[in-house]
Amino acid sequence: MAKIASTVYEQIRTAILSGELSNSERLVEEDLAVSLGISRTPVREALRRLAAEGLVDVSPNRGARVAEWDADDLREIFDLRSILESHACELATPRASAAEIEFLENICDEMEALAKTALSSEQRLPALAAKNRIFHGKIIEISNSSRLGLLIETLIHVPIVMQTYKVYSPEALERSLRHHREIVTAMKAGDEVWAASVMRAHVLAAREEVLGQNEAD
Amino acid sequence: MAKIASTVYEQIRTAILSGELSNSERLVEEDLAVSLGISRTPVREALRRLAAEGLVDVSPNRGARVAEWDADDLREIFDLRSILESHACELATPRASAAEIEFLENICDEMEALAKTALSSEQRLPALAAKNRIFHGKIIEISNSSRLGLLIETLIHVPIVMQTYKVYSPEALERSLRHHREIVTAMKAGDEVWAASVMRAHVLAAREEVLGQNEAD
DNA sequence: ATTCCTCTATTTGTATACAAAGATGGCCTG
DNA sequence: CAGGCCATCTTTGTATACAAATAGAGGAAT
Repeated sequence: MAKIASTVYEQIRTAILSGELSNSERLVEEDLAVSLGISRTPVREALRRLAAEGLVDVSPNRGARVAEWDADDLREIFDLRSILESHACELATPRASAAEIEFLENICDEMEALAKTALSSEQRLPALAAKNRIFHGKIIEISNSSRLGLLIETLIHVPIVMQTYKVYSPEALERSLRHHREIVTAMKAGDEVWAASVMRAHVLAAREEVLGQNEAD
Repeated sequence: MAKIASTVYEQIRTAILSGELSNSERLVEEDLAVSLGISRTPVREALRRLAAEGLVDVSPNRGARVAEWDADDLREIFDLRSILESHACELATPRASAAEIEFLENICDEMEALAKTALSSEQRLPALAAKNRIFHGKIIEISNSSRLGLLIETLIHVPIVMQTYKVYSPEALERSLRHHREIVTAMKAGDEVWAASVMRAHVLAAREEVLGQNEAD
């Protein structure tokens, strides 16, 4: 158990992303420390790290709170994601090997199979969301731009983005899967403009789903 | 003097960006602490913060070093900058007020005047670089997308990017200033596609200048 | 009753002490 | 003499102690 700070970082991060820690909830160093049975030092380090990633807001001498996002933030995030992820597609298309294309096709197969099962939403949505992340992550990996990956990662470090699929209508889900399939087809054809365009549409469509749902709250 | 950690963060950051701390130089917490007359705690916090921004690399139990960048990193950084800053232009164009356009025009005037002075390079280049940052920063500000600003900021937190003008040839400098002027003209005309395109060209041109210079080393 | 002030309690910021992990150098063995 | 192993020394990671700042409650003045 090398680094307590990393462990507690993961714990708090997971708690925030899963929604376990509610919006703008205060994060008192001492409380977190005693509840985890450690000292304030690693807790503090974890909180500063989360702050750097934008998951918590910290004000001087006033401590840390879970960050909050409004509709404008979400609009901005999906807007930037649409640009960066489509760029990733553009970079990835000429680089993708046959094996990588096959990997992406397999994920498409698996997601489509999952979507058709009789499982309840509570069961299949987390699985779909996980595979979705793998799909997008793989394209970024193929793009071979580490900084691009980091930028996108900081953008999706937001609860509602991580849980996009939870708010999807059946039609939106189906469209999303068709987008994935089309992206792979375009990449296979070596057409980076096509691939990038579909990816952009894919993310912008997600934005509308999420925003529509959010405003209905 | 509210927060020592912030102060030392600024100091180390400035030292790195100015090139005062050389490449992959080791940053020992204790040494920094005694040389600044403080304890390790705020030094540690500053180093972690710099690590989050990518200015230093820290390995577990092995401490922090000044980060290093190769030609591929620079290519990636300017590539992403070209996308993000042109997007900022696109967003800013329909939002820019007459006063903001005038502000940008004034910077163009000032930079052109600076370029024409008989001052030595050592004197006018820092001034040009500063005004250049203000120009780009203003457009990002007008774009009104805080996250976009943050993403771009993390990208340009790199010594060589901050010092781009130092490697410019006279022709490149003149082209750069013409780009600025054209960007403002396009924004004034309300043509966001034009503005974004010039900005993209502007950053990609800078990339070639910097990379060419760097490979000559 | 409301507003402002002060005092206290809570919480963050910094320093110091201690524990654990890595690096270094010398010594022993082959 | 070369190579590997052990001891030691340096450096990082965590805990605790103390100082400074803020928030909140309660009381006094208007």
